[in-house]
Amino acid sequence: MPRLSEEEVVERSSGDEGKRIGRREARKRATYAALVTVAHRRFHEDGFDATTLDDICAEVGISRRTFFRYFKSKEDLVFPNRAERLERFVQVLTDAPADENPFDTLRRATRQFGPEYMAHRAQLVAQQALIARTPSLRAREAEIDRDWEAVMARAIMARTGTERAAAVRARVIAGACIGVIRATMRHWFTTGGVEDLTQMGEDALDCLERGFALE
Amino acid sequence: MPRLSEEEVVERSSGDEGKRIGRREARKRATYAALVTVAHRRFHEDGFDATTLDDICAEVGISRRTFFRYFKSKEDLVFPNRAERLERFVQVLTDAPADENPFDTLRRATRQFGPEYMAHRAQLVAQQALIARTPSLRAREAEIDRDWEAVMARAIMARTGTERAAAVRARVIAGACIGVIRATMRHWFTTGGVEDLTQMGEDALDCLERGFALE
DNA sequence: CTCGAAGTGCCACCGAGTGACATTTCCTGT
DNA sequence: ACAGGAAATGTCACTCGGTGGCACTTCGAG
Repeated sequence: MPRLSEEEVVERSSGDEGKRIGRREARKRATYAALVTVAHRRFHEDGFDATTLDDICAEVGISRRTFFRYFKSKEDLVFPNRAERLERFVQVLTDAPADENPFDTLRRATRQFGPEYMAHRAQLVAQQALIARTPSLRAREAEIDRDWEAVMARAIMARTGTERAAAVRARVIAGACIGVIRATMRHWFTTGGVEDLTQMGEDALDCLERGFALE
Repeated sequence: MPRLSEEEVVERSSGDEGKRIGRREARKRATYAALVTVAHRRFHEDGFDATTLDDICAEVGISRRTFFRYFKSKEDLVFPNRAERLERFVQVLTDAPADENPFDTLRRATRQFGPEYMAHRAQLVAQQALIARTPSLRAREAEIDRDWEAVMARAIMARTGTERAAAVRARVIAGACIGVIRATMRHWFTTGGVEDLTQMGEDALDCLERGFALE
């Protein structure tokens, strides 16, 4: 018996460029989406810690054992597209011209991601409120920041080389960038996402590049 | 029966300015110290996750329930003096003259903490290796960084005011500072702690203040 | 239509962490 | 010195996230 409304299965072996989605794959995606949807609702209603995996699994209609074949941990429910977002960021970095300085590259990233965030501001603000009040989610977010910092440092080194001085400089720049970006986003979130995130991001990068010393 | 070699109890009501340590307090401190010592040894021998709280408690001679009256979590065993270190940092911040700029304040902090770190370099490098390979410890470390960033932002705001622009700037500067400090320390750790940490810290702060743009 | 594999459920288990309550241990006031 | 009481500890039972093993169902390919 189907646990959820089964969606139409794309006719198999029909279109040449069709996705060739069978029942199995469709069911998996439906389960994945249901997990994310149900979890987000209950997290926001009852809180992250107060919501049990058994609760979520019962509502979705799967066993807890099966849940862990979709997500490696409870926290991962809150950051579903983590890998994709990182991948897009890496793309921005690798697509950058070889002579572009790191701050300009990040400005381009800001102009790409900023508007997207502002478009989903309500959802993101709520999401961030949940993260901010849940220690284990803050920890997960920090881990994500570390990933971004690492790929950024690697990207800089790809241009400046990996000798001692250059490596230190690359890591320090990456740390500073992630630091100001995270601080900017936290401020944007806590003020309800009403300000211009793109502008704030570019301002922060300006400060980094030109120094905070200007009077 | 004593669980561990009981140390000499300071004669009660002896010296006027004696610490007035009774058996109870002495025993508590001995237990606390034993927990830290035993835990660190086993963490480094067997790894953090492979070491069970039951293992540690058995060796120290207490129940697991009692352990949680000394530490709020297993991770806290690795950061025993977290509160004290933060407190000292706050002191550096609050002791700063009202007209000192944030970077000079941090330079003073660097000159205070840097040499201490270099004095214990072997221990700290081993410690950091453990943290680096243990996700839950990395998470805890990130949380500590957040604390430092928060007190720094607050300290800056105490001087610049809390109006929108000043608040953003304070948070961004704090984020950048923690970012470069963390990056610097990670580099110092991964290179075995042989370089001059104080110098590297001051260099990083110079970059922040004057900007990374200099050719 | 059949065979194999992917997906799932069930069960037992582990380890971290908590609440309740009894028991021991030490400090303090007389 | 001794009694009363508070602090510290132990015991037990429990919750919840997470994992390993194995049987079973379901789907897809030939």
